[in-house]
Amino acid sequence: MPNTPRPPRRVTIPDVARHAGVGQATAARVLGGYGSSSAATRERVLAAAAELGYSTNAVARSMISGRTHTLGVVVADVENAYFARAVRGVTDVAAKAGLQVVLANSDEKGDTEKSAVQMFIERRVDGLVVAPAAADHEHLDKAVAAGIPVVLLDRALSGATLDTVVVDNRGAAEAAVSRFTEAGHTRIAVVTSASPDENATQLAPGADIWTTTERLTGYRRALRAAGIPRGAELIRHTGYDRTWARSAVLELMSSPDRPTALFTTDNVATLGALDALLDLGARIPGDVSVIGFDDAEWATLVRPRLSVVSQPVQELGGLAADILVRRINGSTARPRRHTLRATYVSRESTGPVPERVRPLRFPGETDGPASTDVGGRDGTPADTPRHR
Amino acid sequence: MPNTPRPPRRVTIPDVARHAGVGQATAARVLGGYGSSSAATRERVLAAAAELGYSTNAVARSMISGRTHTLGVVVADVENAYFARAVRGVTDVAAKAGLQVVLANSDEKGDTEKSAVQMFIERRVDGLVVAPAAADHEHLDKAVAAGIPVVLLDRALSGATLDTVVVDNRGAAEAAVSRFTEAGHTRIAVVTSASPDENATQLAPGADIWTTTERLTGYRRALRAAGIPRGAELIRHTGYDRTWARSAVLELMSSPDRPTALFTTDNVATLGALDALLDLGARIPGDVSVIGFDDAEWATLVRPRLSVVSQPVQELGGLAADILVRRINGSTARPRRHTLRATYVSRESTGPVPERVRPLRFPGETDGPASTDVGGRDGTPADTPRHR
DNA sequence: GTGCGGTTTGATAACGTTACCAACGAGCCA
DNA sequence: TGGCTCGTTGGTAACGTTATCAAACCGCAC
Repeated sequence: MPNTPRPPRRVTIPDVARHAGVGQATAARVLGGYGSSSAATRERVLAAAAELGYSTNAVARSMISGRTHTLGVVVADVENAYFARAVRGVTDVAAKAGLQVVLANSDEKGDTEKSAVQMFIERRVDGLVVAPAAADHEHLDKAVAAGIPVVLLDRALSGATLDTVVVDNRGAAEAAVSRFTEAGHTRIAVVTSASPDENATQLAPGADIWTTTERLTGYRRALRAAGIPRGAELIRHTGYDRTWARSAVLELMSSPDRPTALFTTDNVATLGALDALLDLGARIPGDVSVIGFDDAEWATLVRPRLSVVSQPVQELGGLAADILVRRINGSTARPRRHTLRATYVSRESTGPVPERVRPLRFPGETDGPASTDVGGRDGTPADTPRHR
Repeated sequence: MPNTPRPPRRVTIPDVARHAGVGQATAARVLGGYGSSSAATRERVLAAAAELGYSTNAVARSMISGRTHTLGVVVADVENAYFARAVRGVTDVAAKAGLQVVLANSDEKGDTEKSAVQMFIERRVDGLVVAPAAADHEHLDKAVAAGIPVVLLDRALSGATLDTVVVDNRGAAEAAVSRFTEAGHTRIAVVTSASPDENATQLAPGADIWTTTERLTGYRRALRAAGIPRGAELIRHTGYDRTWARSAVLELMSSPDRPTALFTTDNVATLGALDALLDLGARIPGDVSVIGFDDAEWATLVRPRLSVVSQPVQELGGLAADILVRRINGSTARPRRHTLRATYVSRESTGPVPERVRPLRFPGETDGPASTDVGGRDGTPADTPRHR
């Protein structure tokens, strides 16, 4: 690194002590708020400190105390509303406990996550919240071995004995899809943002994003419970891009026996799916019933308002931070999984099976990875937000 | 703090040195990657380090180097999509420069911001990005005096000689509203999320959120340029809550000479306004033309797609981080304001002045701070996101 | 065998705080 | 007066790294 000038020398405890005419240790006790000191000296020291403009050096303090009063947080992407909320939840609880939060984005890349965790270990954070993207947990175990408690957020990791804070993804998905089956739907499609690992039935957590797998399992269960045969499963895996989900839905809806109900397992998929349905002029729920995962701020903006599975995202983050605070304070309870409830929020996007299949207005092209402009709009967002 | 056990002792350089049979200084040079050392000893030390599981103590390093490789970021609320994006922009550039980001939310409270900045000073962050909520800048000057460069994000602060990264709010707002006037609109309303400081014409930055004031000024200019009299200004200040904006729009639209065009100066206002218009069954742009500020992910989801003023939010954050990196590396350039361009994105929510005033379907109540349920929906989001 | 550049090496002193401990004085009781 | 306790005080040793500097070493020319 060329030319990195050191910051200017700052006022230290010895300076204040000299100026106050007391010993270093005394000044240190007053300024550090520990030990005992007489009211008189306390006043003298404080006055000297104010006069000189002293401010504690937290680095030096951390050096000796071994505590940095810092939490490391690794999420896929703060820009994603889900993680933003979770981070907020962590930050609020952390702040109350006098901890600050260092943020790192993994972009779903295991290597990025690992190097972030490594940095956090070196920085001696007091605790770590991770929404794991990496399939293994060696790096996390290393952190634990180094005395840093780790809490997994949003996703579990098989084989790891770590505190984990998740929602009942499987149950929530099953409950949601059951609404469809109870209303008589049999052609129920699901659109999910994940890599297309088709044999995810195996439920190999860590092999893919855990939540997705769980939600798919819930979907499958609901179908099975309704006596719908395996062959009737309509699953579309799309990448972490809204336009992919859009294409997937356009393709699904162009089928002669198109689905009458649609379940999307994350924000991005929901966004793309709705985009497609609206362009097709599909009536919701007249032509298709829709349930999305996660209660985005726009879920109540679209008409009809979207029925969703709502997660207590902020609480999830808060709980994670809470567990860390407890562990930092010495709790040695056995790590366990905390499963919060995700609730189904009924709005207006679900209804009975349509009596007949109404033709939709298809634009020129109907499928393929690249979406075609439907015309009329000359502005599209420059950046497409990532998954969930 | 009761019962806060210290973390376990970790492997240090002396440990590695002993194990490798070399002097501390030598081991330190190898592990720290500075000074010179023979290939043989380097190998020995590295092997010993690996064997013992040594990892650098960044705190100790910071202690002596005076650098923490950390950036402090204070925004109003990460949960807000705008700030989330900005933070992402900061984080990305910071990461490339080997810096980590510590996050703090001010919730638009000056005191919260100040204590966060104070903590950052004590922690000896290398730089500070602040979206100021406090009207004064004493605390920021203190940071600068302590050798910590500060960059203001999103909002300027009068009288502060600090690097500032903003968009041309006034110009962008004026350009947007001009679309309305050019199309012949004369009854143009603006809904803004800010405290109702009516004489904001004075342009006292810091007295309120700067961006809002600027955008209102742009609105006023556009009206004036079109020869629309002062008295025809239709400004509604609402709190940082979507339902407030909704009520404001319901009230606006219930007027006999209701507006034919609507400009919202932030995300939350846009969300509330659209909610109201949709409930009223208002045709967009048939009955009202709408332009919003900030290109939210749902702007292209609603039909018609929403025309907006789009800010390069991520670049804003990136630029802020970039400036900091430069200053950390010794740049002493005079602090200046960097104004990025916000662009108008034309979609389908704007049109000509309607020929006649079509009656709207009003629900029972039309105004008042508390919004009434329009019925039919049994689920509303538990949390209403905050401003912008 | 001696002298001389250069690299490599290792003691030791920072950095600014807290932890530890011995010393001091006041107050009290025997 | 001696002895004890207790609040207060200040010197000094940590913490784990980097910075400094002198000593040791090497090869090579004289």
